[in-house]
Amino acid sequence: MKVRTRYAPSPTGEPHLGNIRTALYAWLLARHHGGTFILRIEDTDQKRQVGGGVEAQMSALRWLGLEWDEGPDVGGAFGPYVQSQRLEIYAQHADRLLRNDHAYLCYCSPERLEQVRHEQQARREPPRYDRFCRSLAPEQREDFEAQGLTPVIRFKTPLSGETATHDVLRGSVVFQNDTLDDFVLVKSDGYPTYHLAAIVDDHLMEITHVIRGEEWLPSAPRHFLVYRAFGWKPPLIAHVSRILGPDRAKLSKRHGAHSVLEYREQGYLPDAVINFLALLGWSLDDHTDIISRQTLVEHFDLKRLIPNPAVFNAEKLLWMNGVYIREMDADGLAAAVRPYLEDAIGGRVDMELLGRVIPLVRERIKLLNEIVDMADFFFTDGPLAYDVATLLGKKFAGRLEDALGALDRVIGRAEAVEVWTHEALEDAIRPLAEEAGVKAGDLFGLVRVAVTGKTATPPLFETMEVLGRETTLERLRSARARLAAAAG
RNA sequence: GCCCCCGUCGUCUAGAGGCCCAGGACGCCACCCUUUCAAGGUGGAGAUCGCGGGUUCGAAUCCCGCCGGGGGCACCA
Repeated sequence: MKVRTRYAPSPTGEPHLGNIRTALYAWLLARHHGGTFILRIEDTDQKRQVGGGVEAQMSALRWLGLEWDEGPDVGGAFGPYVQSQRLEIYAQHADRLLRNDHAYLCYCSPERLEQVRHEQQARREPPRYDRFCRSLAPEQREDFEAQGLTPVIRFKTPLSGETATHDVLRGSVVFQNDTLDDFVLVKSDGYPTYHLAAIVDDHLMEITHVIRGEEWLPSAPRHFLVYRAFGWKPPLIAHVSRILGPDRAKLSKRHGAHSVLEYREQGYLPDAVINFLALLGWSLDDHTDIISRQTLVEHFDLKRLIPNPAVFNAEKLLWMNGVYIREMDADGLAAAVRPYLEDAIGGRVDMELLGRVIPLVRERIKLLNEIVDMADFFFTDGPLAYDVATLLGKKFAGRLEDALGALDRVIGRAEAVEVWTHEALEDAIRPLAEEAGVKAGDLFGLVRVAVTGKTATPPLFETMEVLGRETTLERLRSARARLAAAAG
């Protein structure tokens, strides 16, 4: 059997990590079996349409490399792939249920439904539709029609017995039918609800495996009943658990980014996000954490999915991103990091220079955007922004004259360096520490701030080498001048 | 209120009766390396396997009860 899976977002906003994880599992399953991955847009709620929602979903998938084989933009043999374009199909299927006596027209107003719910709650009963229209006399119906009321179509849920659903992660989950109510299949605006549209589409599109959020588990019996009413065989359904915030509540903005697109902006790598998300509820074995996309595709298996909710561990994602950054080749990393740099300095970056900077920063950044903090001074002209206190640091605090003297000697030695390499620079400058009676690290700290404006940087002499003779000397002299000015 | 799901180190997880007085990873601590920051190396702390009963020679693993957490109960998905 050919495996066909789908990611079926409703375009009400940008996709969050939970959404994308279901997309990832669906994609992995399809790719693992050489099957088909489908993108379907579930836009059946006219009130919740958000502009750009579809584009946001697509760009998230594209960024992560979860390419789809059939979908709104690429088409396919089972289209259209946008539910609002399939209204005719749902209407026909709703009609079929009506004729089979599996559904009925309901004329109850929202006000009446609201009232019924209120009364039930007052009586401490579960709020459910009271089935008022389930057995309407023909003349009553004509009366409602005459009043110009537009009905909804409701499913005729069995009043007794039980419905067994099957979930890939949990096995059989049984529901008593008397705890279910007659849910709406088609709204009064003619649009289907999820309970009709998703079932019809999954069947018509020959979906073999449905991967969706756990929040759907309570409505699974409805879906099984609809499949049965149509005489269809349900696909295998896997309800994936939720991703929780550190407080075990719903993941929200406070816990980092909400949209996966924000992770892209911050400089997370697609492979790292994929790897991390895959491991939230799935495992390869008992010891592997870094797993390539290819390995994921080769070994992904529904059997290793677990049903318990996972708390989002932002530190681990960050660590993993660092691992992937360190594994990137130099050109790739340079290209990835470039936009962040150009954005920060407001101009074009010299790629030849960047190429020499990369080896210095690669193992010092965990996020692409950290390139700015770590290396912007390589790309800026003009005076660096730091104050004298930072320049002096702890060791030279209150010892302006000593610092001035030390800097003078550093400048002298640096000027005398013939071949501008980090080895030559270190050979020239390191001995100065002993001569000046300070620890090498303290002297280097002074020079570091002078040359970079920062206290945490890549190794000093390599930095000076890449910066070049001219810039380095200019910055050293500038620092000297500031000290002299401070000394009066 | 009713229905459903879940419950192993702080977190992600391995574990499908003896290999587990519970393994790996992130984070944390210490030491090593070291010019800062990282990266790397070594070692360490950290879980009475939610609790209580069973079953069994033997249970994290099977059964029952309880507790805790989460989700659902729309003309939203």
